[in-house]
Amino acid sequence: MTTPALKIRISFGSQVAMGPGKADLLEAIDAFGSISAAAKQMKMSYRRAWELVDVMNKCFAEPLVHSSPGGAHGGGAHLTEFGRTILKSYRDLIVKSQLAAQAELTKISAALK
Amino acid sequence: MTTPALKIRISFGSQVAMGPGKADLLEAIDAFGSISAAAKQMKMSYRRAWELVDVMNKCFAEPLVHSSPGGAHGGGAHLTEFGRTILKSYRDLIVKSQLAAQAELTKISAALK
DNA sequence: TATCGCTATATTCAAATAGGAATAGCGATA
DNA sequence: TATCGCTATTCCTATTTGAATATAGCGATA
Repeated sequence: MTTPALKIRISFGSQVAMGPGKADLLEAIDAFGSISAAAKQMKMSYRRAWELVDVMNKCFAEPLVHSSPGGAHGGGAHLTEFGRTILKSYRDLIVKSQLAAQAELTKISAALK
Repeated sequence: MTTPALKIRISFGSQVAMGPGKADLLEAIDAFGSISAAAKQMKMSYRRAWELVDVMNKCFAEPLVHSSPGGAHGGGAHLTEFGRTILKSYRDLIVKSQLAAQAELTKISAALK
C-alpha cells in the first residue's frame, strides 16, 4: 500500500458540481479574496481556476462565488453565503463518508501494492 | 436539481484503483466469464476493458481478474477470490458512505439547478 | 491436429482536453 | 482622469485520451 485515498465527487449530468479540487479552490478564494491569487497558490492557471468557478456557478441555483472585474486592486472574488453553505455541506459530507467507510477503506488499502 | 450522484473512487497515486466503472466491469466479467463479453455488454471497446482490468491487476497486490488466452471457447476471464473480496468491500464502502452522507447530499442536491 | 473464440498487443487516427499567451474591460482610488 | 490589478474571453498549440483496426498467440475440444 502506498497512497490510497477516497475521492468523492458530486456529479451533475456530465459535469462535476463539487469535488476535492473545487472545494480546495473555494477555500483558497475565501482565503485570498481573488481567483487569480487562489489559482497561483494552487499552482493552476487563472484560466483553469476561472473555469472551475464557472462550472460551479452554473451547476448550482445561485453562484457560489461572486466576482468583481474592477475596483480597488482590480476587484476580486469572494464566496457568497450560499457558496459558504455548500462548501460546508460538502466538507461535512466528506468527513461523514470517510468515517463510515473507514473499515472498508482500510481493508482495500491493505490489499494495494 | 436534476441528476446529482455521489461518485466515489479509490485513487492510488495517479491511478484509480477502484471506481464505479471498474466495479461494474468486474461484475460483468463475473457474470459473463470473459472480458470481451463484459465489454460488449458495457458498450466499451475490448481494448478499454482490458486496460481497466490491467490497471486494477497492477494496483493491487494480487490480480482481481484471472484470464486464459486459450482453451474452450477461446478461454475467458473470471474474478479471483481476491477480486471478489475487493469488489464486495468496495460495494460495502459505497453503501455505507452514501448512507452516512445522505443528509448532506440531499441538501446539496436541492441547491443544484 | 485443425478449429474456434478469446486474450494480448501494436499502430494509426480522430477527438477531447489542458495549457499558454494575448487582450479587452472594469472600477476604486490616488 | 490615469493607474493598477483582477476578471473575462479568445485563439492557438500541445498533450492526452479514445476508438477502430489489425494481428499474433493460446489451448481445450471435437
